[in-house]
Amino acid sequence: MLFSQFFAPTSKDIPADAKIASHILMLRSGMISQTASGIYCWLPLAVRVMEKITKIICEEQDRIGAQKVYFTTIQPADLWIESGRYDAYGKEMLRIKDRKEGDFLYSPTNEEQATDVFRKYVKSYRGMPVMLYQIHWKFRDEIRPRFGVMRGREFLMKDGYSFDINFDAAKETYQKIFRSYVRTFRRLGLTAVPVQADSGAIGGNMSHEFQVLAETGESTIYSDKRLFTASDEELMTTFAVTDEKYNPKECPIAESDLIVSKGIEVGHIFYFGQKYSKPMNAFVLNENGEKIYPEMGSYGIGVSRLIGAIIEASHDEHGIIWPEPVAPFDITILNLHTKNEKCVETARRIYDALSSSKEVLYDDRSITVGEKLADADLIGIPYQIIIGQKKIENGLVELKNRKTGEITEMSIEQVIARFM
RNA sequence: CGGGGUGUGGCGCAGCCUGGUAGCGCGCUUGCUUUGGGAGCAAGGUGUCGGAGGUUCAAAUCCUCUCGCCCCGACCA
Repeated sequence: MLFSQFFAPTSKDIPADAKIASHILMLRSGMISQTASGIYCWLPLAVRVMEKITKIICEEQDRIGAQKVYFTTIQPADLWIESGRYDAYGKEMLRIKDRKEGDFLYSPTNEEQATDVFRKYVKSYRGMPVMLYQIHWKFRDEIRPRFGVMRGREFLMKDGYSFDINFDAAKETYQKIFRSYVRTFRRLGLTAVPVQADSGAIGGNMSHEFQVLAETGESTIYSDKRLFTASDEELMTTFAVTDEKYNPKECPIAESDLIVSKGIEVGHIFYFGQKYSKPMNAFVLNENGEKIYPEMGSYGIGVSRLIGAIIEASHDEHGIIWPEPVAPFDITILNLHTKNEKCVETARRIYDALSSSKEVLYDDRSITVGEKLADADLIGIPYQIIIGQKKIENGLVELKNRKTGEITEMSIEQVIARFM
């Protein structure tokens, strides 16, 4: 991709509205554009990151047998009246009427719909278990949207729903999802701490949040220092709780091991049994021909919020530092001297060589050197190949590691070989 | 929803108190000169002063109503 043709409106100006690093950097790097409070347009750079994240999530969902669907963003109110949540959900739910004055809503979550799809088609225990997920837009009319995409009203979320024949099977599913989440966040380049949590409006009694530890987090996490050296299996036992659940007298964490920190909630998993299957009359017949109400759970990952969380966890005073798995491009080539034929020729040659196997952003713009270097640091692509007229006279280019800042001089052949 | 702010060119702001031809910086356009950390010179374009009423000879400025946005708190992926 040529930067001159890439729609990434970067800016050195700090927008007055943005207060935290991720919000400022997303605006400055041209990733998002606010259209209303808590509602953002997602520009190409952000979309590339989003697609990297969703790809990893899909692969991990697939691995545990969850199947991708698309539920709808608009749902009829009837489903929610049936589950009893239409009134319970309150003003957070955006309610709409169609032309016939019918009551609809913009999905804040899809438990009812998942249950509805299940009950229509699954009539026997033989058709179970079922695990469906989607990655789709949600709307929650938050009392106070803030922190850019971290608490938006419209947001992209991966939400999964499981249906099991009995409690033991549901518990097994829950644990499978738990492990899958640990793995998913790790692949995204994040340390996400699983904490025992309240299950909120969705209800139930087996629930974990996954929190990325960051100064700007909205939750307070009380964790055991042993958490950070625990194995995946050990993580299942409680090492951390949120402030709602923290009670010094009952807490399983010894005071001497206690670490208090702020966290950004990027995932939340629930087991809630028959909370929806019963009122919505979603049942199957077991091997004795008896009615069984499935044991359900739901499992969320805040995809758009993750982008903000990753930036909170990985940036410096110059800009974003993308973890390689989610970076919008693998490599950026900076031609510092666009009027120097040798530089142009070299940049082009490296670009052509690497583009076959890597995602490369070639900054071919005729702008000043400072601007070009500053933009590259701001956008935060992991590797910068810098081509300047002095070095190229000796056949050398520079490879800069965005994270460490380390710059290595090498020949054109070497830099190509480095990434092949 | 309570408390506090704010709305003036694409962005950041001044002007408002004390009414009198709407201004600055950045960005943008053109040309020349530059080119290793957001350049220099010159020329140029950019506004219903958030909206609606009102007061006045005259309103960005005063009054009333209204809408948007931001920050602090209680809820949530």
